[in-house]
Formats: sequence, structure tokens, C-alpha cells
Amino acid sequence: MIDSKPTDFIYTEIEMAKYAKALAHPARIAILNLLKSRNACICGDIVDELPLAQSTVSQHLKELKSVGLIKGEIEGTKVCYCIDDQKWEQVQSMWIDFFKHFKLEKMKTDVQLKEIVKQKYSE
Amino acid sequence: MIDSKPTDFIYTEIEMAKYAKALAHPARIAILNLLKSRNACICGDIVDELPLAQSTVSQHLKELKSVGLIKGEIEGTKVCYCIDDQKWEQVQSMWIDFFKHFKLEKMKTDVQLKEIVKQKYSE
DNA sequence: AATATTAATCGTAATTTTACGATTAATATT
DNA sequence: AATATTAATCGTAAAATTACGATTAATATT
Repeated sequence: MIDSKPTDFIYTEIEMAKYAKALAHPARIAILNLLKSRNACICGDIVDELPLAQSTVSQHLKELKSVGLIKGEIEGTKVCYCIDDQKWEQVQSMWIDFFKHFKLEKMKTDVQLKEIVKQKYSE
Repeated sequence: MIDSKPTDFIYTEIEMAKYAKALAHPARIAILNLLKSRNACICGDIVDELPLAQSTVSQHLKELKSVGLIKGEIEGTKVCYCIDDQKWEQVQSMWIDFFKHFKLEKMKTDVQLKEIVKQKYSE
């Protein structure tokens, strides 16, 4: 037996986990849903819609901002938040790939593989 | 101003966050990638592929199992893990909807909305 | 029967997350 | 200029997560 055990996780694993983590709280899902449906939101409006204190909402906004999923624009004393479209689509295709790849693999094992084997050993 | 502030998060927000949380660690992403590529894995093989102790990997497996994304089958002293296809596809479409919905909304605001307004106030 | 292998669980320490109220900094309003 | 509004930050407490080694329970092997 060889020392197959790695010393670290690979980049994409860390990256995927980072974005999953950003979505791993009901408040942050709720915030994104709000921004999705309203296109843009003043911070105070978000606070009104969540069962949390202003400071806590601010923390959640900070987390979403830190991974780049949202951006905030200062307008006087208010801050208008919206989704960062580019990042959104990047993360979107990341997850689509993550889930889709599995289906292709499965398809290969369950259906295509049988077909491949049949073609290879028939006649 | 009315008391618009809710007292709780809604069900789907909690649900989405639950599955995001399950994916919010490189180890769990790595485990799922392994199971994706190999279709099924003995626990010990997973331990060999991750930079973590056996007990820690076991904890991560437990978490993935607790949300139903994977299932384990005892085979003698070993346990064979694989992805739960049904749950996988359920979570998959959950995320696809979450990300897709945004694009539709955006489309409505940017293009369709303009069209709607034009039709409503023209002549 | 005695020993080895495998994976879950236990106990525990270190870190991170989550939440809140209080404070601060900045801009608006009076 | 004095006051109000808004949202970020600070300080802090409670809870959850992550990691490990040691132990346990179960089945295999000798």
C-alpha cells in the first residue's frame, strides 16, 4: 500500500465549499431571494423582511459581499444592495456542473456502459 | 409603518440552507466527487483520499447521510457508500431553480418590463 | 477461541458562526 | 449648527463546527 493520502484539499473543492457556505444560512438565502425578486434593495428594507436585528443582517450582507455574490452602493445614508450578475452566473454554472457531471457518469454506468460492453464483445 | 418584520424564516429558505450547509466543507465536496466518479466507495478508500483522520471523515459522512445525499451499506466489516440518486436529483433541481429563477426575473425587469410598460401606456 | 480489521462513537479542545445591543461614522433634515 | 437617520463596526456571549486520538462494536481471519 502506497501513501495515497493527500495533505490538502484541491482548489475546486475549497472553492465550491466556499460558495456553499455563503448560502448555508436561511438569512442569506432569504436575502438573495429578496434581491432576486426586487432586483435591488435598500439595506433597511432587508432588515424589515428578516427576523433578525440590524447588526446581524449587516453581518450576513457582509458575508455575501465578501464572496462577491452581492454588491452594495451607497446612496446618501442608505445602501442599495443588488446581486452581482457575473458572479451569480459563475456560481450558477459551477453548481450546475457539479450536479450534472454526476448524471453523465451515472448514465455511463447504467446504460451506456452496458451498450459499450455489448458492442465490444458481440458477434 | 406596519410591523412587517417576520418572526421566522420560511420553510424553503431553511431547506435550501440545510443542503447548502451539507456542501459547505471541502471534505464533503471531495466525498461527493469521489462517489460521483467511482459510483460507490468503501469508507476506508474515502479516508485514504482525504487529508483527514478516520474519525473526522466518519463525521462528514454522517452529515451527508443525515441530509440524505448519500447512503451506506454494511458489507461485513466494511461500509460501502454511494450517492442517493433520488435525493441528488431533488437537491439538483432545487439549486437549478434557485439560480434560474433569478435570470427569469432579470429578464422581466430588463426586457419584458419595458415591453409591458410600453403596451400599457402607448397610444 | 484469539486476533485483526473496519468504521462508528465518545470525549474533548480549538475555532468559527451566529446573534444581540451599543457605539460610531456618515449623510440628511430641521 | 443641532438633530435624525442609516448602516457598519465593536464587544461579547452562546452555540455549532471541526478536528483528533482513544475506545467500542461488529465481523473476518488465523
